[in-house]
Amino acid sequence: MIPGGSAPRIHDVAARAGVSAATVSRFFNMPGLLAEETAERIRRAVEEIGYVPNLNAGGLASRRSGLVAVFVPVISNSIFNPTIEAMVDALSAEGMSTMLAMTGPRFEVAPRLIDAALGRQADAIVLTGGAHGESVRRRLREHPTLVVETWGLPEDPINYAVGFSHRAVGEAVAQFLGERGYRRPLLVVAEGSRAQSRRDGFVERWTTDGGSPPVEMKVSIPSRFGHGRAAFRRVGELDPRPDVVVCGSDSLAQGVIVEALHAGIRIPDDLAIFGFGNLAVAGEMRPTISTVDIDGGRIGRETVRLLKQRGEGRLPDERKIDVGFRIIARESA
Amino acid sequence: MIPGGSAPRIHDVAARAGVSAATVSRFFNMPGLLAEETAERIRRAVEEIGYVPNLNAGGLASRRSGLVAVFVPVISNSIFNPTIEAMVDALSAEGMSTMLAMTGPRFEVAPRLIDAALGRQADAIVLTGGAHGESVRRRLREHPTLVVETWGLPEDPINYAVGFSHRAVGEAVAQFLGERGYRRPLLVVAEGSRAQSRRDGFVERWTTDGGSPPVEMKVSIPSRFGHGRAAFRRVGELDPRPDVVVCGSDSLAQGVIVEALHAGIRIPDDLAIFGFGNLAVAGEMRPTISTVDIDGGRIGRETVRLLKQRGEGRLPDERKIDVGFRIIARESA
DNA sequence: CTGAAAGCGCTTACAG
DNA sequence: CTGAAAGCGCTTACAG
Repeated sequence: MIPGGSAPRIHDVAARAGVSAATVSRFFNMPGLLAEETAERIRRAVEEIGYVPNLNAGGLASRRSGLVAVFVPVISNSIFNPTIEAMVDALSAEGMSTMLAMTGPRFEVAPRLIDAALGRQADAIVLTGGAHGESVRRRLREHPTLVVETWGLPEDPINYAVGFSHRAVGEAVAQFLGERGYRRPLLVVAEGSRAQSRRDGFVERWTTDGGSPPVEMKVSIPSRFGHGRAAFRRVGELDPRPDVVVCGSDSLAQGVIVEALHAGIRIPDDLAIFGFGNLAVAGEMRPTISTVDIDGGRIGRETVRLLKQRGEGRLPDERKIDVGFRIIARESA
Repeated sequence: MIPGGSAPRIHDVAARAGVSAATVSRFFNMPGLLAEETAERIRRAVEEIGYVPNLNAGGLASRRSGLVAVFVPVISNSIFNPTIEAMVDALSAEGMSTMLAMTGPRFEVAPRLIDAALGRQADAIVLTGGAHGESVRRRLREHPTLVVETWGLPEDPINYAVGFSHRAVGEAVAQFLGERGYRRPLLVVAEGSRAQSRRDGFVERWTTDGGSPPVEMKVSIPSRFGHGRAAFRRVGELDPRPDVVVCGSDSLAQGVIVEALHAGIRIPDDLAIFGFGNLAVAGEMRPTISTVDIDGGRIGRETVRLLKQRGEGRLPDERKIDVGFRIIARESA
C-alpha cells in the first residue's frame, strides 16, 4: 500500500481487475467458483495494490467472525501452554484468529471477559482448565456460541469437552505406586476441582487396594516449584515418614527433589517423588521424574478439529472427547 | 437473551428505552453526554434484554477495532510471559482485546500472521522479543498501524520500543562477576540478536577490564533447563576449568546447577552460576540463583500506556522507553 | 461464471 | 441533550 495513504478496499481491487466487488469477494472465499483467467487478474491486482481484506467487515456481513476466544487462567508456567500453542497454530492455519482472555489462577472469569468474547462475535469459546462457576456455565449454555471445555471431562459439558478423566489419572497413579511397593504416600493436592478429582481417584483406588488412607496436604494454585520447600518440610514432620510424595505438577515434584537432595536424602531410595504433566523438565531432571503424560498438543488440535467440523455442519454426537493419558515410569518413583 | 433467539441489537435496546439507536451508542461510548434519566432508562433496557454490543460492527463504523495483536515466539516457558500477562490484563481493563499470534522460537513471522493482524484492523501490533526480519520491519514501517517493539531497544524502532539495553546488561554482568573475583567465565549464548547483544556487552566490558576473552558456547533457542547437561559437560572439558557459567536464562542456570550438584560439585565454591530473567525459580532454587531482574510486567504496562496515550492523541516524542534492569546477587555466584 | 443491490450492526457528523 | 441519515467494508441470495 502507499505509505500514508489509506488501505485499499475491495472496490479498488475490483476496479483494477475489471470485475465486480462480488467477484473479488468470491476470489477469497469461494475460489473454486471463478474462471481461472478471472482469478489470475484478481490475484495480480491484489498483489499490485497490496490489498488485505478487512476481516471485521467480512465477518459482519457473513456472520462468521473467524475469531476464537481462548480462556486460560494464566500463561506463566502453565501446564496448558502446549495446548494453547497447538491451538493457536492450528487456528492460524485455518485462517482463524485467537483472542486471548486471562481469568487468573482461580478461574475468576469476570463477566466482562465473557462479554468481550461475545461482543467480538467469537465463533467459539474455548475454556482451558475448566472449573468455571455455575453462573458462567449457565450464561454460556444459553448462548448459541460453540463452547469447548478442555483438559477436564465434565459430567455435562456446556457443548463439547476435550480432555481426560482426572479421576482415572488418580486411580492409575495409585495402582502404579501400589504395585511398585510404596505404602505411605503423601498427597500434595492443589486447590481446584480437577486436582480434587485426581485426589479422589487416588484415594479410592488406594484404599480399595488395601492401603490406609493417605496423608494429604493442600497447596495453593498454581502448583509451583516453590511449594516444594513446604511439601518437603511436611515430609520431615510426619511419623511414620512417607515413602513417596505424589505431586500435583512436575514443577512441584522438581521443587521437592531439589529440597530433598539438598537435605542429603536419596531419591527414590529414601523418598520417591511422583509428578504430573510430563513437562520437558521431568525427563531432564536428576533424577528423572516419574509422572503422568498428557498430550496437551493433541487436546488443542482436537479442539480445532471440532471447530472445523462445526464449520462444515457435521459436529459429532459424542460430546466428550477423551485423549487419555500415560503413566511414565522414570527414576524418581 | 432468549435461548435460541438471535442476539438483541442496538435498535432493540433503543426501542425498549424509548430513545434512538444513536443515544444507546452514546450510552456506551460517550456516557458523559447523556441526561442521567436517559442513561438510567437505557441501563435498565440493556440489563433486561441482555444486550452486548457487537464490537466488530462498532469497530467498522468507528474505525477503531479495539484489538491489539500481540506477537510472541512461543508461550511455553517463555521469559516474555509476565509481559504478556500484564499486557492482556491492562488491555482488558481498557476494554480492548488481545489477539495472540505465535511466530515460533526463531521469529519466523509468516507474512500470513501480519496479514491476519492487519486484516483484523488491529489498532496496534506489539512485537515481543524483537529480532524480526527486515522485510517484516519494512512492511510494518509503511503501515499506519502503531507498532510497539518490546524487550529490546532497537537502534531505529519501527514506531516505539519498550525494553532495556541488552548490551548494558552484558556489561553489568561482566562488571559484577569481575568484582566478585571470577576470572574464567564460560558464556553460554543462545541464538538470536538479543542474546548476542548481551554477549557483546559482556565481552567488551570483560576485556576492557583486563580479563582474557571468555570461552563461549552456543545453544539453540529457547535456552532451556535441558541445555544444562551439555553446558556442564563443556565445563568439564575445558582446561583451565571455568570458574563461573554465565547462562542465557534462569532455566538454563537451573539445569547447570542440577548437573553440577549431581556430579558432586559445590556451588559456588567449585563453580559459580549466573542466570538471566529472575524467574520465580531463581529465588527458590538450592542454591538460589544470582541473576538479572527484568520487570517484564512493567514492559507490558508501559506498552499499554503507550496505546492509551495514542488514543488520547498525545504520543510521547521519545520513541524508546527504557525500563532498565537490576543485578540480583544471590548464592550461586 | 459474474454482477447489482440489499444488508450485516454499529458510529458520527450534522442539525436542532 | 437527542435524532435522522449516511456510511464503515464487506458478503450473499437472486438473477442472469
